[in-house]
Amino acid sequence: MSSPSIVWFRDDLRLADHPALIAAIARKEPVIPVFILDEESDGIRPLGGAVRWWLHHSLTSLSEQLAAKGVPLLVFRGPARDVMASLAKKLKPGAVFWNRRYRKPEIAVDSAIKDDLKAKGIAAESFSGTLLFEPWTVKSQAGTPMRVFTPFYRAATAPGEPAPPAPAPRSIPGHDVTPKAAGALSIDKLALLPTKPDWSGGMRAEWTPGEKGARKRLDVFLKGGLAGYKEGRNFPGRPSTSKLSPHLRFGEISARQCWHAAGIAVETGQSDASDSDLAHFRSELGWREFSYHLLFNLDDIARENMQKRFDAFQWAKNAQQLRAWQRGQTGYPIVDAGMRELWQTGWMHNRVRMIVGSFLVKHLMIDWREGEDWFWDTLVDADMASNPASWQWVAGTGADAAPYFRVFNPVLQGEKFDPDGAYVKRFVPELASMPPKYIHSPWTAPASVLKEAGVSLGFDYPHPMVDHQAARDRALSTFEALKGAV
DNA sequence: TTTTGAGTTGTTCGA
DNA sequence: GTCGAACAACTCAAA
Repeated sequence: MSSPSIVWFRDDLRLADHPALIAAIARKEPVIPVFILDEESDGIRPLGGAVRWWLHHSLTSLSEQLAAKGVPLLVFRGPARDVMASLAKKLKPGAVFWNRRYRKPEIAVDSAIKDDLKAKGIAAESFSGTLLFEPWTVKSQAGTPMRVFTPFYRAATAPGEPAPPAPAPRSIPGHDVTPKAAGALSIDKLALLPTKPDWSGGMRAEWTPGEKGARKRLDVFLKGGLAGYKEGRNFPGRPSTSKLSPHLRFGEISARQCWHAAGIAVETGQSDASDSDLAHFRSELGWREFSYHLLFNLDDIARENMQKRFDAFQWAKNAQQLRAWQRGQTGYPIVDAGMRELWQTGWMHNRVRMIVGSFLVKHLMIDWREGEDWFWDTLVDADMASNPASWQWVAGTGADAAPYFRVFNPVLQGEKFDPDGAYVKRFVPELASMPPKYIHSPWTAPASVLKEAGVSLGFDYPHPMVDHQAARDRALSTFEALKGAV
């Protein structure tokens, strides 16, 4: 009589470097891979639209990989604790393994399930599959969680390199459970894809969800983008960023794999990236770690200001301005290009995220949570750690945040980091014929230039919705009032 | 316990 | 056009 091992897949939709899967295989009993779409447990945040689209394709990819190895994926929907209780009854597993999550409500669900299983005599164990450094292992000398990135990163990396990734298993002990017998659903039944309307065309063109697509994206980056990464990553018109974020979000590739593959590419000369390029790429992984560190150690980083003095701050309520920002109709080309890139492709270049974030919070003085919500719904890489932590950073409400007087000037940022306007032209086609000199501030162009470019301001493309200087002054004087407040 | 040094990503102003 | 200073203290982390 066999006692199968359930591997509960969550944000780790891959076969390589998957500690829970490795542990299950080591038991030498049939392995039953399971996925549960849980949008009902206490405190669980429903997934955004773009992430649901990605999840559908990523699950499909994982399901095909597993089926090819003779271990079909079983898919369920509902509160994870109930689903797991029912599986324990039906499948009589000897063990249930998973890789950890780090947000409090998810931890509570996982702990309750662990207790349930152990009470039934079923082994339950969790592993480190998502992060380079488990959050509780990085502490100040006083034993407290770190709140500033640089000391955090120094302390995290001081003991040495993160653990090396494990290879994908050659084979997995098969199971003979039919989806029907287990009460499992087809992936289609999860209804993750958009229907009316189907807005996913731009995403299909841009992305290949799944472990294979993730590995390919990493290889392309290591061959091309890593050399010169330190500088190139600032220019949204260049293909210099890794674009690994959604793959990391779903764990189609692990941070350990990225960290080590980059090191190997440099050592072996596959990439002629400098030490500093490599260090910068790795420190971006470090920022992801830091966000998870904050997620783990603080209460609700998606809703609560890390700096409590912002709790009394009066954010502007302006649905019309919020909508103009969301739709890329602010009249500032670099902002609009970013918001439209997001809408079309489900992703936005990192520097442009800072520019549009600063614009929402400082120029419009709209609550950072509105921006976080919008990104949550539209980004394919939206996760529970990086998205809120980065919004709090740009808003100045974070523990280790940009100072209030740092207000990005959308014209200067455009001129500096998109000097030829290639990025703006790609996503704001109505400005495609504007000369570079005026493309980031079309309202300053002489009438003849506008006419030549076929742009009639207020008709083809909006006037700036706010004046930069006035908005900056307002932000500085308003935020200044918070000085010294607790 | 106290002191010291430092903190992702910027902008503006005046010399 | 270029360059350095001011913008504001405050908190964190380590010595």
